[in-house]
Amino acid sequence: MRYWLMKSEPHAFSIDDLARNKIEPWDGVRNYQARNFMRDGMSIGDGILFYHSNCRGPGVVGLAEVASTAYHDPTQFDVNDMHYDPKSHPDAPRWYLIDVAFIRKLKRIVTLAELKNDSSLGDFALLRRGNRLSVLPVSSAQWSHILSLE
DNA sequence: GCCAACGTTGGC
DNA sequence: GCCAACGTTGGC
Repeated sequence: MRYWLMKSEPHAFSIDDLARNKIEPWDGVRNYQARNFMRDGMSIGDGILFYHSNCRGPGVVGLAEVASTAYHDPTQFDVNDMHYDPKSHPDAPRWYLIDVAFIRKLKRIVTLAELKNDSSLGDFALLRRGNRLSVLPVSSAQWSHILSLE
């Protein structure tokens, strides 16, 4: 079992939206590294830290899990979708997604600010300089430590 | 709203 | 293959 962190802008899709929907196809990822984590790294049942980005008080707000293996992101072929990719063709799809299932909200937000000041996290992808990945790996030690903070 | 950091595009 | 221009991310 592996662990991941997935970012979402709460004004677009928040942890409360996931709590309501229960399960959500994580479409719209258009970054190769993030795609590769979903397509090649994730397995059903892997743990996900749900992170709110680009908002006031960014941080980890909930837990989810990987609920499917990777499959083709249908929005890449939808000309009316904002994530439409004219360079991707159905015989060789470029973009993949997985389904994300809600587990629970954290008791409180574990903020980016406190993670930044936490020396016991070690080399955490979220905290690397200039990090912009929307899907990134978390070690089991980091996972346990972050959950101990809530 | 600002802006640093990064990925992608496309001319050459 | 190089690299400048551009668009996006995301904290502040």
